[in-house]
Amino acid sequence: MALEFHISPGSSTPIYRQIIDQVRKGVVTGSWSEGDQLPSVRALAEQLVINPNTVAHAYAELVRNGVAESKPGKGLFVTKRRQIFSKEERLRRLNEALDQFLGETVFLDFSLDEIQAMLERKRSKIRTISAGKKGGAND
Amino acid sequence: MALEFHISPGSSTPIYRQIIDQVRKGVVTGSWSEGDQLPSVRALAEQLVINPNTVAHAYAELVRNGVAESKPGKGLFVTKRRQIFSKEERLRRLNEALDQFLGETVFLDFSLDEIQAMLERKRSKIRTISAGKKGGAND
Amino acid sequence: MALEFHISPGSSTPIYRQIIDQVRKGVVTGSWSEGDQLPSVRALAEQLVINPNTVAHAYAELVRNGVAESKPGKGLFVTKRRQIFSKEERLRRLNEALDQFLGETVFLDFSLDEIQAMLERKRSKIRTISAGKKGGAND
Amino acid sequence: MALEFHISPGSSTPIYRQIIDQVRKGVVTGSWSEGDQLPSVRALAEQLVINPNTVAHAYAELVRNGVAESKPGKGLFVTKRRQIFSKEERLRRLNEALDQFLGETVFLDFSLDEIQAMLERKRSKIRTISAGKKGGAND
DNA sequence: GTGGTCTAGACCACG
DNA sequence: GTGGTCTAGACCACC
Repeated sequence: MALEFHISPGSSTPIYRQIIDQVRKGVVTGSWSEGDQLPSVRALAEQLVINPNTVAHAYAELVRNGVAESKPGKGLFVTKRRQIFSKEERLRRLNEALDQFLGETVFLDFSLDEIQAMLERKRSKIRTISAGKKGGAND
Repeated sequence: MALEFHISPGSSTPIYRQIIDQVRKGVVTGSWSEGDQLPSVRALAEQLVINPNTVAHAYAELVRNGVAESKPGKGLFVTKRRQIFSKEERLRRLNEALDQFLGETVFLDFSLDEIQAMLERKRSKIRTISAGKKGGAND
Repeated sequence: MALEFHISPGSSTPIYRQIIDQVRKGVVTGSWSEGDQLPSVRALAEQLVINPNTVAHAYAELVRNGVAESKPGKGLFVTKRRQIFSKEERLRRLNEALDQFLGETVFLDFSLDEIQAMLERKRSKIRTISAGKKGGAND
Repeated sequence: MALEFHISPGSSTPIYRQIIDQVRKGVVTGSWSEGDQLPSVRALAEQLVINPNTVAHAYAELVRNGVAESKPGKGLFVTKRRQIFSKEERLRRLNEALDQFLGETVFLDFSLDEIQAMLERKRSKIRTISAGKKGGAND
């Protein structure tokens, strides 16, 4: 299972919060399963090009909240999860997110092509990161 | 031009923002044209069963953003469409909206193709009318 | 950076607008720089002896206009200066402001030279710092 | 002297303001001279097909500003301009108008030259109108 | 503690 | 009747 992360460093929501939210969501949706190992603090920090402290901060809270647990000397692992989203639920959420996205951007006068190009570019970055390459994860 | 307003009071997006988005969408798609009068603050508040101040809040932002214009004592009217934001700002906003969208959907495990197909379908429903003088986005 | 706020409650310009203008002026003149924290909503409201909502109203518009940014739970901070408006929009606003100014002063019988001299004197006091990347106005 | 009024009921500037501005402009440009009588409230309201209250409102402000004066039982007459405000009062008003103007435009990133050029252009239009009269009241 | 949103109700300016 | 502003007080999310 590819562990995909996407953060926006420029956002007003703290980076560590973005990490937490994505891990939580990944667990809830079944993208990540019980027992899956999270990337190491240093690895993830390197991938996202952020401070390891930020990752550590996020991981600490995940442990505090019981989403993950630390096996000393081995790493961080996802704890028993509660529920997974059905196909319908996932579609509903995608639909909702798209509606919100369009609502915020229609008046910006971008063409569908421009938007799709930008979306593709961003997605390709995510793929690059989750493919495990170490060199090319630049922004 | 009577146009239906719909709000979801339980949504995470504030009510006043939902109103704004609907008006902007209506303007972009041509449901509302220059000179059309928006429903009065009190009327819309009554219709949506919300506080008039919430509607006023939304209307004030529409005026600030150049979407509508107030004729004192008469009401709010849709203005001639124009793009008030610089190219840079528009790109920044698109970028931000895309980041948020991705943050909320990466964990849903949809492929780029699936998302783009859905995006295309939604866009085709709202035939976008550009604000640019020559049919293109201006700055 | 402590910066004094002054409002005239009796003025025709709304209080929240006076706050906005003072912050913007402070940013333009360099009294406030990127990253500086604005006084809290409640603190400023107490200082000016006005309702916190009025301050919140002003702050919300500063955020919408990209002058400040909210860090959840921490406060409001001045953002990196940028020009969000298109050249067209900025000209439109300048034109509007000039019309209003002339409407209020033509009957005062000042010569163009007198007015320009006074304008120059005032401008020189607030050494304007451009938001443009290359020192000029951008769009 | 034909006292012609033109108002645009559809404009976003209030009708009473349009009336005030036209009288002021008329006085400044010499279209109206000291001692000229303004149309009665009821006559003007009838002519413009607007509410008499609106005209009364405008006239009241003209009197407050010293542009016109009421001779009870006779009507409203254009005052002698020069004796309206003291030098100090005129300076105070100019100062205030300039402050408001700068507050609204500093963040637009226009240079002093650009502003002064635009100001000059606008003023020259006024001069063109008032030319041919007994010269030199302004500029 | 911070800001963000919403409700309730008031007063003003304008027509 | 219209919108614009302000006050008062409430609840929320986030830190």
